[in-house]
Parts: sequence; C-alpha cells; structure tokens
Amino acid sequence: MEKRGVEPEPEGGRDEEEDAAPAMERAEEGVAGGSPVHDQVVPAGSSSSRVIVHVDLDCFYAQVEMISNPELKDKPLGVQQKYLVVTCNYEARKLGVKKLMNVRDAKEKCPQLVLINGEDLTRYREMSYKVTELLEEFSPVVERLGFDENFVDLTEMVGKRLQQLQSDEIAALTVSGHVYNNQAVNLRDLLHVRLLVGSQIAAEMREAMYIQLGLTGCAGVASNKLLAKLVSGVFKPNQQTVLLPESSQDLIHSLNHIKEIPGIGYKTAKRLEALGISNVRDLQTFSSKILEKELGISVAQRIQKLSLGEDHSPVTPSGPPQSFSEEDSLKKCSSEIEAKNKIEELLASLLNRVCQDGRKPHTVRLIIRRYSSEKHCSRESRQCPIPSHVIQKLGTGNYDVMTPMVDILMKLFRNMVNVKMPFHLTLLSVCFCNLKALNTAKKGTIDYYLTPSLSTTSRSGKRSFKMKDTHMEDF
DNA sequence: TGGGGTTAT
DNA sequence: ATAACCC
Repeated sequence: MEKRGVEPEPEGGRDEEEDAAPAMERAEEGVAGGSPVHDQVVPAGSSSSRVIVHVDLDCFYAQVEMISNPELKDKPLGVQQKYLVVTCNYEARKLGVKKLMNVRDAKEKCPQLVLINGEDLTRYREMSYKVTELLEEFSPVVERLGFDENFVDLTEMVGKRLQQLQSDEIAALTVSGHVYNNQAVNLRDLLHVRLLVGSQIAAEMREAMYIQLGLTGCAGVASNKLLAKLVSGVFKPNQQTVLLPESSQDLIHSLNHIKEIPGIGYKTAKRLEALGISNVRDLQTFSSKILEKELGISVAQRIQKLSLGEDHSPVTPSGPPQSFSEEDSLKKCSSEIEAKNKIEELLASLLNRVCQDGRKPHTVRLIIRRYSSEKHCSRESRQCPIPSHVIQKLGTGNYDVMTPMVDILMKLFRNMVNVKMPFHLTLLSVCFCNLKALNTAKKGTIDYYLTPSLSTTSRSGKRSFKMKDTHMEDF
C-alpha cells in the first residue's frame, strides 16, 4: 500500500521510514479503539480536504474602545446603541452584563458599568478592515462575516509548509492551542498533520493581530467553515481550538438546538420546530423528501448537510464592500421635514465614506421601517439609478452633490410614504450600492455606444426620475 | 433589539 | 423589492 506521506508526494529522494511514525502521542487512547490509522489517500491536487480557520475577535467594539481609551481597560465597559448594550468587555460579563441587554437591566445588574456610545461605526469599521487586511497577508482568500469575524482558507499555505518539512520535522509537530475533546493527535494521519499546521498558522495570525493591532480573539481550525466556526467558540476569550475529523460528530451534537447551527436562522428554526425537529439528531435523521417539500430543495439539502457537519461552501474572498449604508432608528418620525433632515445627515456621512473608497456607487436606496405594533420589523425600500452627472461629482471634493441626491431621496421617500396621510416611521436608512471602479463609458467611445441607456432615448419618459440624465451601465 | 452587512428569489 | 441569513 501507499506510504504515509506528505501530500504532494515528495519525489523518491527522501524516505520516511519507520521512524517517520513518531511516538504517536497518547495515540493508544485513540478513538478507533487503538487500531492503527490507515494511510490517507488524498489524490495530489485534490481539494477534497481543506484547512479552514475562523477568526473571531473578542467583544470587538469594546476592545476598540479600550484601545482608544486605555483607562477603560480594567473597568466594566459596555458599548451602547440607543437603549441597548450591544457588547461589553469581560469585566462587565463577569458582573452579569450580556450582549444586547437593555441599558436599564445592565445598569441594574452592574451599577458601576461604564457606557460608551457606539452608534457611529466608523472606527470599528476601520479596525475591522485592518484585521481583514492583516489576514489577507497570510492568504488572500479571506471572507468577512460581520465586522468581527473572518474565515481564511489555509489549504494552500498548509500544503506549502508541509512540502518544506522533513519527515523528522513532521514527527516533531505540535498543536498550537486546544484540541477539541482533547482528542489524541496521530502524526501518521495526514489530516491531523495538516490541521496541526493550520493551528500553528492560526496562532501566528492571532499573534500578528495582537502585535500589530492590539486586538485579541479566538480561532477555530477545521476542515470546513461550519466546523471552524463552531469550534472557534469552544474556549473563549483569546484562545484557539482545532477540530480533528474524528470529533466532528461530538461537536455538532454539542449543540442543544438547531438554531445554533449557523445558516439556520429564526424563520427556518420555527418551521423546523413545527415539523417536530428541535435538536441536531432530529434534523440529521428527518426524511429528506419531506424536508425538501417543506422548505424547498435548496434550503433543505443545505441545512441537512449542515446538521451532519458537512459544508462544502467555499471561503469566498469578500474584497471591498458591495454597499455602504448609514441608518438611524428613531422613536418617531412623522413629518417630511424630519425625514429630510435625517436623510441629509445620513447622506453626509455616506458621501464621506464613498469619497474615501474611490469607487462610485451607481444606485441609491432609501429604506424605512414603519411603526406597526406587532409586525416583526419589516422594512420597505425604493431604489433608483444615480444620474451620471451626479456620479461624476461624487469623489471630487465637490459639495453640490448633496442637493441633487437629497432631491432624489425625497422622491423615493414620497414614493413609499404618502405624506398627505399621517405616518410614523421608526427607521431611516440610505444605502449606496452597485459600486463600480470608474466611469469608463465616455462619450465617443465604443463603450458609449454599446451602453443602451446612453446611445438611445430612455424607455420610460414618465418616470419620476428623468432618464434623460443618462445613467451609465445601468441596464 | 442596533447598525451594519450578504445572497437568493 | 423583499426575504432570508450573518454579526
């Protein structure tokens, strides 16, 4: 049979003989009843086995605030948005403060709690991208999840490091951080070896985050995104954990409810409960046919795979953001004037951000939430193309992009809200999206004539927004 | 429940 | 344009 070897099978030169089988540390406790681990047959170049890390910053907003003002470091600290403590440091957690806790409850639990307003996300967003950029230096395949989590596909990096290692060095490999379940490592198992190297890279990432940015966080290393994410939270502040394949089922079954599976949200969990599915094993063993009929084939197949710990979704590089938005929730907005003032405020911030980014948004959207006693916060939106003459003024330090943009947004507003009738809004948000690198289609170029909205008269003369304003590349 | 984000339909 | 998901 095959040699146990380093993946891309180093040319015959060096042989890993019996001594390549290192004293398998505690291997006799191995799960499979001490049976020697069979050699892994992973075809060279096959992507069937990946090494993924999930990096999760500790109470991110609170950390950013503590870096800004070190005097807060040893005090219980909460970050407040409106009447909520959205996150808090570990000092505060020890005293009973939880994430998303009402400010009153938090103050009651912990009267010494220091609160900082965190409604302006600018510094958090900037720090968040610094983290992503730092991780991209290790490997370009980095996917953001919110402001404080990132996935990195380490498969290639691990492969390269393994190629550099001599067999005796492989024999001396050690894990960095925890091993889930305290499972014994078997260095003759290539999957174990690859995950150990992943754990070392994860440790280097966390060290770099701390040295360069002053941030601490957790990491989880596993063979897919689901498992990496689940395992990253096992040891909590500022620690890391690697999951070896034999413990996957233990990890997934450690969840007490299907809602804890990332990808199964509020709605799906409710529908599953209605089917009598509440824990992971229920979902694993439920009839696929019925599930598909109930949830649609796509969701059904995906979540049932997730319940088994399977997740083939790739780490998709996030790159620069696809949209910029600013929102503000309000107690009550019931006049057009109030709305206009809010919209101007949101827009001013957005214009600064867009200016910094360098790309140009080609679409603008207005989002509202109406007051309604019991409807679960459903939002409504209207969007339209940004006229090209406005787009061109966007990065130029020009200020009279405000006026035309406000005009557009107020038209969108009146399209959604009948201002002649009483209304009560509890949220306003403005979003710039459809971002493009540059205005490429110039008059007289091929692109110009190939862009339908430019070379022909617009189809809808009766739109509220004049299409004579020639929107480029909006089709 | 805040103030963001993404993808699928 | 909305609905689902993520933080």
